[in-house]
Amino acid sequence: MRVAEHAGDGDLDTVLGKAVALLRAFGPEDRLLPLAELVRRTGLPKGTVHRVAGDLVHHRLLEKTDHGYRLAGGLFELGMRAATERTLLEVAMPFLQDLYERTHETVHLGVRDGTEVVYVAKIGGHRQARSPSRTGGRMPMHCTAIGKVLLAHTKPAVRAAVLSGPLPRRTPHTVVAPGLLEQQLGRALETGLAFEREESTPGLLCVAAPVLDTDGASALAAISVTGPVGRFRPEAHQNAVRAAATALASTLARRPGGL
Amino acid sequence: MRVAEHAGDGDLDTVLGKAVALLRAFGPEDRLLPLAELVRRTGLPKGTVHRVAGDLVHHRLLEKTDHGYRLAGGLFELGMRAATERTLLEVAMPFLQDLYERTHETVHLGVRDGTEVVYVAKIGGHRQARSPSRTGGRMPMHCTAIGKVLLAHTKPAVRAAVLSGPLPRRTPHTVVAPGLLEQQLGRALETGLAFEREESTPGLLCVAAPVLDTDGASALAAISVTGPVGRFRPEAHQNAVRAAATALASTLARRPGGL
DNA sequence: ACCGGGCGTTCCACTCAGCGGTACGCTGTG
DNA sequence: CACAGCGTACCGCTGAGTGGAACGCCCGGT
Repeated sequence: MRVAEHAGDGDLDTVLGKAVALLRAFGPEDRLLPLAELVRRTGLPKGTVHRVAGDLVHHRLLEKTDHGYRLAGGLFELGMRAATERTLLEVAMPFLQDLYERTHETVHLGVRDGTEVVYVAKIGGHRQARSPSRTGGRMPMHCTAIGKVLLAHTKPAVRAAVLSGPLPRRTPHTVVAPGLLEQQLGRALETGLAFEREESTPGLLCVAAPVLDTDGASALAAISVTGPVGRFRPEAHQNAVRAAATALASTLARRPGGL
Repeated sequence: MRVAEHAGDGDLDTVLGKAVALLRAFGPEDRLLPLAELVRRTGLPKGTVHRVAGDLVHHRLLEKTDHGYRLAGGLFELGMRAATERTLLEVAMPFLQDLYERTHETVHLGVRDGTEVVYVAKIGGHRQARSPSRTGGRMPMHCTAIGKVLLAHTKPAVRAAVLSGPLPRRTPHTVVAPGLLEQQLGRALETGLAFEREESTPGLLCVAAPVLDTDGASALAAISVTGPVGRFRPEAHQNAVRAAATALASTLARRPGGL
């Protein structure tokens, strides 16, 4: 039973709040959702859902088929205009490509939003390991390499917030002890690298490096390489990841107006 | 002077219409837009723009900075959940990567929407030619290889609509005679390939192939490789492009529920 | 075959969310 | 200094939006 993500602290009293609730009722893996399911997920009255969905269809944010609604291409187009993500993606693409060619493992670019990682890009080939990450998707920071490196290179308040909050266990390897995580973050800060050893997903290893801002201390983004246990050795790629992140950072630094 | 894209035939009488007008006031290259510019582009009263923008900020669809508003990451995240684009991107990625590695030129994945191409992916490296295409962006079909191949493999009504409408000249090489374009489309249909020779952008050449649907006739999408005049020879890559498109088509055909 | 549950669509009297003109303080420029 | 332009806040008014109810259709179970 999936309930729509908070449209914005429950304000289903406004048209916009309802529309956003409807859009956010679609999960990352959903294809078509019938009207009745949208009603269940939003808790809005049927007539309202029907009307707002119809309006969203009119505005090309939803698409209606015989079997239900789905998020429309107009939303994809709008989403790809988000200035920060768009720019980062465009500038980072060549570096991500190089890294992919060098490793032939899954390459990720991510940013921090609040206390989570948001993936801006995911590049993989035919032999990519099955990873639950998704462009535009989110993961916790404490159990992902990319998240740890972002956490290590961000404001202490954010770090404290994550360390003092729950560190949900996702696998038997997840580090759930704040002390242990803090040590990992310290090491990430020293070395400019973080590793992930089946902490978020069984069978997956990862190494990540920060894309530093012009202050040289905080991370704008991070780049990682992920591969499967057995074949993948994170240490073997750490220099390539670090080089890519450093090169991207310096390219971004040279841009007028920054990100 | 840029006016916001039609929110949906001018319905600025509704909250949703206004919100969408505001979001679509941001162009593909815009970074920050101050409130006054949003007022100018939408034609909405200042107080209304201020209020709706504030609501959109609240819902993480816009972001407010000292110097103006920009489309927010929440919109990027929503956009990346669009089912059709998301699926296509995910399934196509390995094929696009292979093609990039083989050519080291810019690789595009596009779909048809109405009488335009919408780019779903753009993959390029450090030496990529300067191309105006953009993920989530649109181009006319008549002067792009990817557009021509989509046009050749779609319903005759669409083809007729494009051929009977204006074929705007974008470069001295743009084909603006319907008869000539029709011949190119015929050839694209026979050969399963279309070429672009500086028709959309001076200095750019391109070859594209359709990703056919299970009916073997209509195109779900198309893949292209683009490079600069002088270095790039489209004919040299035509087999690789066709192979990638064919492989992708067959992978999509094997998916339960299709796209 | 019949029944009931669930689906999607439509309607309309009512109401409060949304509206935008106005006022104000601030900033930058000539 | 004056003025234009900016962004923010306010509030009486009203019509856009509401959602309960009704209806027809479909499907699965007995």
